[in-house]
Amino acid sequence: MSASGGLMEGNQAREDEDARDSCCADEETSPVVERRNRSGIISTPLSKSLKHSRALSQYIATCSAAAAVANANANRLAQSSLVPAGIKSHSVDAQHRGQVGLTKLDRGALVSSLLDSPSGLHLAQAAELLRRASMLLPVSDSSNLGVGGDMEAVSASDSLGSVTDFPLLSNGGGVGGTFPFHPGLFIMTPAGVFLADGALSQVTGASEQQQAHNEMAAAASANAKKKRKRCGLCPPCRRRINCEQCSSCRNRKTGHQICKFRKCEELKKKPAGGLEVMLPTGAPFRWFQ
DNA sequence: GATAACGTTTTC
DNA sequence: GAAAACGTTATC
Ligand SMILES: [Zn+2]
Ligand SMILES: [Zn+2]
Repeated sequence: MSASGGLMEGNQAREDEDARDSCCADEETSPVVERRNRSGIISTPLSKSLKHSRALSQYIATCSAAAAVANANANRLAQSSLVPAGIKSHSVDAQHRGQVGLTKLDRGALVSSLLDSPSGLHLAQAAELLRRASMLLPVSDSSNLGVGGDMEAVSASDSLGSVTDFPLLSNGGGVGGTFPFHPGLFIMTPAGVFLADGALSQVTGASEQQQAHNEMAAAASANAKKKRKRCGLCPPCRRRINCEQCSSCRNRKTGHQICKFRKCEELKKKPAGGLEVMLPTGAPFRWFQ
């Protein structure tokens, strides 16, 4: 546990700091003193930024690498007039230069995001869950999961723990829940897990269904309680500069939100994330009603 | 305890 | 439905 410690939001930027410092030690040529917090995020003090928020062009000139990034930022700003809706990586090479390889936190965030999916359930975990489910139920042919050729079955990870990792399936452990769905009814794709047509009507009993729903709701809510972490890889995540102009920056005191240009793309998506179970209709399946 | 920022509720 | 405000968690 301690090995993967230090996963604070912002550590990522800390290591970049070295690379950046080497290229721009004299960044205080700017009249306004840059304030970098210990994470390396550049942001002026709230009061200062409120008094006279600098034009983006002003903190563009701080450093070559940062300048490149900020330049793209400025361009984008100019185009979108502070609406970060369409963030695209025009500045790939600029970011590449500013960021030599993955930093510690990038990797940490990546690993973290792999272990902790946005939905709280990892794909591998889901796969394992389904696999175990297939063990519990008499399945004629579970190898195919009942999908066509273009669907991709996800191999289960063997690094997962015992059945206790899946309280929903531990029929001997006291919980007593039984997985309510035939594993073949699940369609697993890289985009998410889908529930095959008629799956809901094949559940054995109403009370069991209710119980299973309760169990799932409990597990889901327990997982959903956890705060998601930024991916650390998307362009906004890689940005280290608070624009100080967006509403989140200006309103930091009460808003408690990260700069809109730094908001992780993954976190922008709704928490259900990649493991949303979909009904054939396309509507999301509700674990609890 | 300070700070950053995600999640939820409230407001518009 | 989007933005603001608030509550809360996570890290140092
Ligand atoms: Zn901002
Ligand atoms: Zn991200």
